[in-house]
Amino acid sequence: MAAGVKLLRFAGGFVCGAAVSTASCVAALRLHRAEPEEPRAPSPDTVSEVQQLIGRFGLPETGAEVRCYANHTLSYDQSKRTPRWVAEHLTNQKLQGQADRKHCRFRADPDIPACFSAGNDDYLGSGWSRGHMAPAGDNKQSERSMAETFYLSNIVPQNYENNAGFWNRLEMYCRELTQRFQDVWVVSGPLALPAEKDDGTRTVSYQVIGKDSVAVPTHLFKAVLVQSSNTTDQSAAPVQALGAFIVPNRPIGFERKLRDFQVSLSELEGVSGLTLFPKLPRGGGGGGDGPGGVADLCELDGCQLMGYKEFTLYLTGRKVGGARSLAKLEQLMAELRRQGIEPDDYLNKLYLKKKEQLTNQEPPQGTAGAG
DNA sequence: CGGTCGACCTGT
DNA sequence: ACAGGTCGACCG
Repeated sequence: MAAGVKLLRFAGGFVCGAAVSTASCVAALRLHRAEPEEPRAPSPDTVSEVQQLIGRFGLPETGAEVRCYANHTLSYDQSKRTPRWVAEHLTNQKLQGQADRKHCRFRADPDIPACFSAGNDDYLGSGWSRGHMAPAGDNKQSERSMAETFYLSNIVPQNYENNAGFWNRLEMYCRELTQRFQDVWVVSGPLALPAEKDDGTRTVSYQVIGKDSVAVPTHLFKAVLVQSSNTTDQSAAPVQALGAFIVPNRPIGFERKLRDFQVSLSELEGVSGLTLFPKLPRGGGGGGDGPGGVADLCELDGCQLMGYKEFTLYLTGRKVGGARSLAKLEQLMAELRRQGIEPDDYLNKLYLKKKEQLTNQEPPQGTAGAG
């Protein structure tokens, strides 16, 4: 909304960065907040003594530390058995490759303690699909990195239709951004948002599935940051744009636009409890909404997902590529036309190529042939 | 691209 | 006989 003039104020503003640990954040607060005469302030020695006593048997551990994989990074939620957030960096270069998800299998993350880990059996027959946060399709370049996205530490229970449809198209849009921007950063994760009851009270409620009680998110979020250096003037500051989205974990049809689900970065941060891209310069504007100097992704790039026709053509192309018989091949093309969609040049060429390939490997049958 | 499921093979 | 892993058919 606030697309007007943005003021940059550097004076004295400091961001309560999440780049620091909780402990040092508390320490920072103590430093900055002028605490009025604390009575009986304990001497440092006493503090240390007290702390040692409190921590005698160790302090609670959350298991939320940052975990690094070949091409994604995440923080895990041991209570929900899902990630809290998953971050990745995309470039056009990194999206090239032949890695194939057919060689991958969902499995428990070997680095997550078994007692806090989800298992495949939690998901199977639960009514929910296993939805990637860092998508497999972002890891064509490496079998290893693709295999790691199938660890259940990167997975949340997701509505089937949402996963294969709207969310899938959102992931495709993120990949498409690498054609127009040099660097793309994406942070994705699950949310359990409160719902308002009839009496006006708000309550957080979410289903859990399987023996491990994996939490089913009510919504999913994605924060997308893009950057390109100025092609005409290399010395100019790079152009940056950011979009934040909150998507309900249920079927979403083609009539809905991505922009319908866009929220401000600060709103997403508020509901998620995360500080996203904490090192990104923030605007000091009164609203405190949106980073200063960073454009709105949807105003800059449109945030247009594939439409029905385009998406169906794309899916048919993928299926044609994987067809194993001439009969199946023809059935795919017939189904496309039945839906009133004419194949484009790309699909026609793919079809002819596949037809030739299958004809050669599948000798003509039915006519006076050897069995 | 995103998924599930059942048939089938393997090892104990 | 049964658990577990692979593979191919299927759906949006």
